[in-house]
Amino acid sequence: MLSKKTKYGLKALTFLASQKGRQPVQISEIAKQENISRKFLESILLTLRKSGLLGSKKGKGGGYYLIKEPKDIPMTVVMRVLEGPIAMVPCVSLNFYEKCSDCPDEASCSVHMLMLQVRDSALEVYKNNTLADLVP
Amino acid sequence: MLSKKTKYGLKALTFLASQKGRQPVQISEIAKQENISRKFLESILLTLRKSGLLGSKKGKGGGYYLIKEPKDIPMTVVMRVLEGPIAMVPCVSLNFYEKCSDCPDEASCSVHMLMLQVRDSALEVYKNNTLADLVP
DNA sequence: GCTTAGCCTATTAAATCGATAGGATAATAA
DNA sequence: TTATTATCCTATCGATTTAATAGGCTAAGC
Repeated sequence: MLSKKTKYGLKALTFLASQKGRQPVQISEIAKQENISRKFLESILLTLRKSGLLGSKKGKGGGYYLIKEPKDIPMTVVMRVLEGPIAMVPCVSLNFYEKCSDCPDEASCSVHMLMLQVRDSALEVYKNNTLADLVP
Repeated sequence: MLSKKTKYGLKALTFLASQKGRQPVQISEIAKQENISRKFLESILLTLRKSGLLGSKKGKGGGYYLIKEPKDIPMTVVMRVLEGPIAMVPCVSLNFYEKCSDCPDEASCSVHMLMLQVRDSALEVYKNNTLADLVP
């Protein structure tokens, strides 16, 4: 299940991408437009900024803005920042690999086999979409 | 992330599918072979039985067995029983649909749009695999 | 009628999630 | 310089979910 963090993060990013210029938009403005808790959204935007996707400006006229053009932001990046691994199981994760403590042999593990396919198919979708594709 | 319940369930089903005949196999036997907590596995097998995938036999010589042939068990069914919705968000779920409380319009929702693609790609994988395909 | 092995419900410890609180910091305007 | 504005940051909290365990009940077989 997609976390609310990811859901809200995607909505916020899409909202920013749909703005005319790249002027800063206040948290409250985004929260209001997208029906998101102001404080919760704040923490999400913070992680998006720390990950390098967003820039911010303090004080009057401040807010958050996209650093790159939406078409240059692949969903693989966004999803990994917000949701973490794309794989459903650490042993098939490209960026967050971890060996299973049970499971003596990955090559012959049915879960591994199936989840590899699922990861690849999800990856395919995320690779084929940039933030620009999410703007209606 | 895949729950341990699903992971263990998949391993147990694969183990049963790999058996020669369709003789009942004891919980303890499966638990031992697959490194799964005996009691936890018991509860998982119970839900698999209630869902109609497994049959069971009590008393001496008892255990669990597959009701159908592995090749006749699509992974869509297995995953929905064990993990629940295949969709990452209820508003794109075929079998567990639910409207989002936020989000005034699904058609123009970026999350909806993206997650529809992800669901379809996952569904494609699960449709193309039966339990038989998981046996090494 | 004893043993075996699944049936079933309840409970619990830990982790995660969604949300909130509140002061610190920096940028702008008066 | 000072007031205002809006982000920065850390800490906490309640609710839910997850993984696992406990323990008695029921039915099948010998």
